[in-house]
Amino acid sequence: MTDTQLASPPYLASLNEPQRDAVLTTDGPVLVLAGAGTGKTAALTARLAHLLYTRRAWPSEILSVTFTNKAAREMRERVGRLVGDAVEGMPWLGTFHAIGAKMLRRHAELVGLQSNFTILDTDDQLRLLKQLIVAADIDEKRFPARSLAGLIDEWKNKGLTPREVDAGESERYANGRGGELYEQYQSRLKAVNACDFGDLLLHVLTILKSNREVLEQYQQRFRYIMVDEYQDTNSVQYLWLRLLAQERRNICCVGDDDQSIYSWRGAQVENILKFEKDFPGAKVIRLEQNYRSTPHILGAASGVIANNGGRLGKQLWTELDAGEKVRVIGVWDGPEEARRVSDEVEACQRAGKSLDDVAILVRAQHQTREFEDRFISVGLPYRIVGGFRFYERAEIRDALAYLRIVNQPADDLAFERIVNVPKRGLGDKAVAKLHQLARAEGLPLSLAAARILDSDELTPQARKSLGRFVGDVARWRDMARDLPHPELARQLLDESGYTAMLQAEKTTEAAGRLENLSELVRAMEEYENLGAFLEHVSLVMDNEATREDPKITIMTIHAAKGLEYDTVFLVGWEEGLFPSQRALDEGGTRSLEEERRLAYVAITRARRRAVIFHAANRRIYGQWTSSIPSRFVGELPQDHIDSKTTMSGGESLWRANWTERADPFADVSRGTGRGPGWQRAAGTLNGKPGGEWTSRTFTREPARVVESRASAVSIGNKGRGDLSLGQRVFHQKFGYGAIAEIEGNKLEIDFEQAGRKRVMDSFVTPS
DNA sequence: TGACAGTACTTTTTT
DNA sequence: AGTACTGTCA
Repeated sequence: MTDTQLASPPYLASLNEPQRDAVLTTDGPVLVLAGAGTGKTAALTARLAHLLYTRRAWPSEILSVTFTNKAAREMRERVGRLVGDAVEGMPWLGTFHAIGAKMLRRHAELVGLQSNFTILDTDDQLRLLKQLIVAADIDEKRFPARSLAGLIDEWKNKGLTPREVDAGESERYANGRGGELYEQYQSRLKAVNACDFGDLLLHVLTILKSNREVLEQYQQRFRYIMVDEYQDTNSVQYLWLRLLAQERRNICCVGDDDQSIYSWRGAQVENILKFEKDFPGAKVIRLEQNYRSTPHILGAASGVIANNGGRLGKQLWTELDAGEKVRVIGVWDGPEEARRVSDEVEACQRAGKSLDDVAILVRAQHQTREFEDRFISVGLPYRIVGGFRFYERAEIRDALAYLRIVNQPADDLAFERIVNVPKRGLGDKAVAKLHQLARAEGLPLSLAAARILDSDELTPQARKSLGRFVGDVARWRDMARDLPHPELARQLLDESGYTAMLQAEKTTEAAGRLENLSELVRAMEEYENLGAFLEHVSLVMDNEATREDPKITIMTIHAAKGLEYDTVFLVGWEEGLFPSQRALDEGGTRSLEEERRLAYVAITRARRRAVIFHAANRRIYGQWTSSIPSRFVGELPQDHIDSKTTMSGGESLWRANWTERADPFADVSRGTGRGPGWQRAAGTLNGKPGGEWTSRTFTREPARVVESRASAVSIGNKGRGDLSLGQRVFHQKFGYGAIAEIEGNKLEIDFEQAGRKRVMDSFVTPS
């Protein structure tokens, strides 16, 4: 029986011809080129429903990937509406990273991790890299950790493991030491049983490439694969998909080459451009009927994007009424721009529109300020999207670090983060000691901490304090076994003194932090266990703006992708700002075209009305600069726009400038004198060059590990071979002395100055 | 260890 | 201009 013979199922009813085609072409490779506002998600979800409805696959046999959590969530909801509970059984619907994490947890041991590995965020990543850089005796001012992080990320996005980074690539950091550091970084990650975001994909790729059975297992399982926003895929993602799809070749990718705006993050537009080559016989379906915007808006957007080369090409059309033309308004300066926009917003409001239907789109985050100021002074409610996300806040990360160290003792980064928060008198020196011991013995910090207590290495105060901390952690681990995890979190925050620390601050800010913490605890209730919660938080948790009263939205164009508003204000369309100076300086045509796609995305967010602003003067980095209208303004087709200027002299003032496509004024030069080093080493490690990081995994369960803390003789410690009774040794703090007793790796030493002390053998050198 | 002054920097951002 | 970070001082 063929599909057409089936009574038309409900999900097909509202689809147009090409959409239907996309839904019904279930087998073989399919590329759906979906222009902005053409009902891409509707088609995608209907296709999913169709696969289930016609019993072509079980929910667990469909892999469908998106980029953002928002997209995944929306997909899940919409599919749920079509197929009901079946969506519950879709374990493989999610973001690339979430699915990667899921796979990786199943096969962690194949890349030297345990399945309860921690997922590090950029902050942890940076701290770890700094330590390595300091240890490698590299000047962090000349070679900032940030650039290394960027490079490693880039390599991972390309699917390169440390061994695959060639000399040329390696050369890009610290005179060719990039590769070496990458390798060290990876082995450190393994040692602390952690991975970063890039690893979630790269490790899985490695596993699939080197384990035939695993690969075949997944190739068998995934009867159908669907990918959203295919134009945003990077190389690892591409390679990953290709491996999985190779066998059955039932892959359907949806995307729009004109909306590729993430190349700076490793996305390869080429992936979508070469789809037909990768999957011969692929069917290409174009969705060109736009349901969102008026003809004038589409015309304006199409006119701009037509200036790009190498497009797959689509012709958007709509059945909607013409509506009003796109307005282009030239103003004197930034403040006037903000004023005009707020006037217009008020006019919308008076006309009875909801502020939820209005958005201001900016190129760069700092542009939001001007509007914020203005809206505050006129009392218009607004919301700024972006900026800090929930789990990026310091207090949330601290709380998570506490939970992490309870969950996973090898998590050194978590340990370091909170060992002295709140202040316990365990400063740099104490932590440096810990590091030294941990490194010498190949132990995680939390275990080294337990060990060091048996010695006189630390000052009595520090020792007492650390002892309490270690005891606390051990107790929390015990509690973790039978206490519900939200309750555990509550107690932990209390007993650690974290709550008290914030309460003592008595600022509104601290109050907000406490608020955030209780929100965190509340959120925990929705998860089965601590592990599940931690995974969620590092992978999924975002700042879902809680829907309250209607507010006008201010955000970057990037953040607006995928969204739509009745009225959209596009501000700051000036050379140097949009397109950005950076895009003009470097990157040539490629980045200019990406800026143009950004313009295309921006315009197509509007349903009914788009207003573009450009100012003649703007303060940039504190400096007043005069600017000329963006070349994109000049690219707007005359038929679809209404231009005016609020300045005397009229727009002829500008026209002379911007009709010359070139940018004679583009060098409104502000020195970019970009030099290395604005971030310094904050390493807590007293860096000895060439210190080998011991790579080791810890398979013991959490509770056991720290309980060894009180024992007089630490378990299984072999002393070093090079020390003997009576030998003269040197200790950094206590000076010279003679060994009086040896007990495992602990020594009793009669120091010449300090008297008899108990020290760890890793702190002394034969003299 | 905390407050203060001097400095270097400044696109977009997910996971 | 604003900020994030570093170094310096008591």
